[in-house]
Amino acid sequence: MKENKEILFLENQLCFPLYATSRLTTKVYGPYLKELDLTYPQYLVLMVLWEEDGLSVNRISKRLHLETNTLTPLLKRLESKGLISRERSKADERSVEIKLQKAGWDIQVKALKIPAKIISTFQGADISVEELKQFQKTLFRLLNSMEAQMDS
Amino acid sequence: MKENKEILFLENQLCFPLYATSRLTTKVYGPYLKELDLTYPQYLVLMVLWEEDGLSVNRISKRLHLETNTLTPLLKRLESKGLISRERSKADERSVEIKLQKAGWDIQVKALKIPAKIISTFQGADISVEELKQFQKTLFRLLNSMEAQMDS
DNA sequence: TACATTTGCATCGTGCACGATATAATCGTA
DNA sequence: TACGATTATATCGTGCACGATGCAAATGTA
Repeated sequence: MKENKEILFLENQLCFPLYATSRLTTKVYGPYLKELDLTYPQYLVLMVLWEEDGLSVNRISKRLHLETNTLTPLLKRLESKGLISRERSKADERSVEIKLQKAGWDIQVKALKIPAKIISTFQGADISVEELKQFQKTLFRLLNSMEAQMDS
Repeated sequence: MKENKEILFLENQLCFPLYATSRLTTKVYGPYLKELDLTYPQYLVLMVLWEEDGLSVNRISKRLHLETNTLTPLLKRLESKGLISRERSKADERSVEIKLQKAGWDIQVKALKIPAKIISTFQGADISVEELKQFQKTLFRLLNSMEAQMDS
């Protein structure tokens, strides 16, 4: 019973800080992304494409855990900015292939400079690389666990 | 230089999973909160009020790190559901005091049963209480560090 | 007491985020 | 080869989330 309360306490102190920390990190990215006229989700989509170009909407959706109804308008905005192209696959007319345009590749150079600037935000926290590694490990475990839960 | 790359790598693997995990946890709450006709942010506001009733919009804003322009419409929805009341402070006409109504207190009994259900989601991850505690500790450190950064 | 500044809340516009639903293309199978 | 089920994307409606801005009450100061 005492064990239970302990877990309950942890749970209460876990979901909210996750939510708050996530929003704050996006906020920290804000000014740097604004210079590139990008939002954080748009930046994530580009990161995925820089890693592997020509993905379908569905593949991007799986990678970022975002629904297609979130991605469709976001991708249209990236298209209107001239960063990507959206084209129906010839092999499967249902599928839409997303391809980086020249402007989309060009922006990568500037975008790659952002992480170094973000790091300074974490430096004040006095957190060692080792601690962050363990944190990341647990974070991915939670993420994987929940993914599995959602799929079932 | 090698050290730098390591940190860069960590950074890339930190912000995105935070963002994804946060959204997934909210999703896990979804069905339970739907039974109470609440959203996750609305649930958070009620949690704050259950801890301390009669707070101003500003105090709730500080507590949840949400801007007042996010809270105002959210609080109006809670008001229209009859869960809270919004009233201008007599001491300071600028301030709006948020007070729980009977229905707002009544819902607490049901809401307190949710955490136990959420825990089952984490159980599959094979994560010890000790690991979660350390995770929480780092999470709060990151959160505090960024708060301090934002204020300055 | 005047009045510039600050504070607390609200309005507006944009962009996620997602559940519910629609639609067309493809697949599986009788 | 029909045709029901599945798949990929898109549309619609609601609710955050926040930057920019507005406004009235309160505060500080000459």
